[in-house]
Amino acid sequence: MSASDRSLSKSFYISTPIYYVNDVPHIGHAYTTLACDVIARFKRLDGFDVLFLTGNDEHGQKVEKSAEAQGITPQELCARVSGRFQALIETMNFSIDDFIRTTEPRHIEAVQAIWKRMAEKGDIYLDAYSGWYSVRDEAFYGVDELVDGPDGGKLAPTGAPVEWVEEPSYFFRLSAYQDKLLKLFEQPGFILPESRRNEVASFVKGGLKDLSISRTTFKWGVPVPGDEDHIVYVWLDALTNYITATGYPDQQSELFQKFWPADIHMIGKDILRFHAVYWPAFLMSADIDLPSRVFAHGWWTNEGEKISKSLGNVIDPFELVETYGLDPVRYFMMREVPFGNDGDFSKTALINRINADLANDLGNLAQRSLSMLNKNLDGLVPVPGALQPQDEAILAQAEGMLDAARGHIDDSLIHKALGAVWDVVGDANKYFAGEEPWALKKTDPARMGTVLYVTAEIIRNVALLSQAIMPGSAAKLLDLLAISEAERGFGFFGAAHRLAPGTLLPKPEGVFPRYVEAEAPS
RNA sequence: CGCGGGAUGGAGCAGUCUGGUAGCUCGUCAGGCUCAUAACCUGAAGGUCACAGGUUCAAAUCCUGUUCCCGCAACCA
Repeated sequence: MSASDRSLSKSFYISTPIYYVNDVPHIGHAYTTLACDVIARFKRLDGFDVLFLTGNDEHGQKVEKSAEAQGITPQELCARVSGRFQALIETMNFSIDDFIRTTEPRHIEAVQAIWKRMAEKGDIYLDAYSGWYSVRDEAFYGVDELVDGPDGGKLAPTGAPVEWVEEPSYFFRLSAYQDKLLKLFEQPGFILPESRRNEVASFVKGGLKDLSISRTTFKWGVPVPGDEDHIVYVWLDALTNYITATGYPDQQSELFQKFWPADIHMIGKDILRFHAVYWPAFLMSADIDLPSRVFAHGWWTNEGEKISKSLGNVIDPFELVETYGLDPVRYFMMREVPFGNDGDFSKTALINRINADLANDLGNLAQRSLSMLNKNLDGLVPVPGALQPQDEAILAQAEGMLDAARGHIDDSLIHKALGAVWDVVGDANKYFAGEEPWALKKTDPARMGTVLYVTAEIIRNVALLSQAIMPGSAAKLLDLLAISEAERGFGFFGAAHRLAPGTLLPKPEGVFPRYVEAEAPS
């Protein structure tokens, strides 16, 4: 299928990484998936058929060992942890279309199929993998990293003893793809943010070695086709999930035809190399189309401190939602930090955002205008009079939001899309204060009605766009405007679908409460 | 000399490519309003734009050097 056919069909495929089950869900997982959710919702509202995929990576030596340590099978461990990730999806209101687990038969079939294709291409060969290995660290070290031990032996930088190990391993001819990869990186927007592209390109320019893609030291994984002593390297296994979900190896399937290649692989900056180097090389080898974009977002710190288990400052997304509410947390994470940058998660900043942007600006704008409408016009949407230049100006600004937001979303600049919306919210408050409808109530009730109409219409458009970021709260706003479920897509945005005069609106209720910190027990 | 990014009022950022009165959000202070969620609106204070030199009529912006911070350098979102 050509690119133009794809755009006609308006399909959109976005993925999160599959999260490794040797961990419990934390803010990082929530953040990556949230970014995808916002984009996926935006695209659906904008008329696209969307495939939004997430899941779990369940194979690998660490999983096997953890399970053993806990006296359960790897399957049991995976089921348990995967359940937590699926609970996070519920809690965060993520609109996923599919949840993949690498232990599923469909995935194992896909991994073995892509392996065979790569092997047929002549890109896989058997050799020996060797190096200084520390059993304690579960890691290989370069000879230049080692230090001399007291008894003449070698030690890892961590102080752990190392031994020279050699095991047979299949290798992928990654080195053969260096030039093709560098050419790929020239494609605008393939790696975002831009600064990351430079990093990856300079890494590739430094020379690529062939990649070991099988292991014989453990069993918990996908067996190599034709040589079951070998287990497929976890990253080849994991990355393949993106095509598994589109029905691979059946490239004629409806899903594959419709959604592959993916529009965005959303990832954290730590796993950029696997997605921007290994994955495209694997796909090139297997003659499969390449994804359009890999976006590597930044990391959170907690009150300025790096987050780590040893520091004990891990942020639990379940607790966050419990404390501050789902939509405020969603808004904060997407708005506070330029998407792609690192950001700091501070309680003060969070409360500030919630109260300033949501409660004071948007929530209060809705409340002050809809209350007047309710009290003075019996809750009926008024018939607007002739629009004044300032009415036209603010409406034009509001009705320009969609194009602006669309552009920013297509550039994966989620914070800018939100910024465009909140600019309008701010100006709408200025407009409202400037027109003083409470004064017009006595001097010119018809004009008051017009001002309230214009304000309500702005709120309608803001609420339509806000559905992508805060689905629950936006729905409440639209309920307050008596907008039916059928009229909430972006097709109803703008001047052609303005509020119908005469519509009865319900009594307004606050949608975004201020967050007031509980009195600290003294 | 490994490669790259950055240093702008109390905090976080934009502006640097295409030199020409230093801008935004939050915070602080004062005033206004009273429709509204102690909200909203207006105004003010606060910066020798890391440091040193150079080019220029003019430099946050271009050039050189210095200091400091950060990312990447084969497996933690």
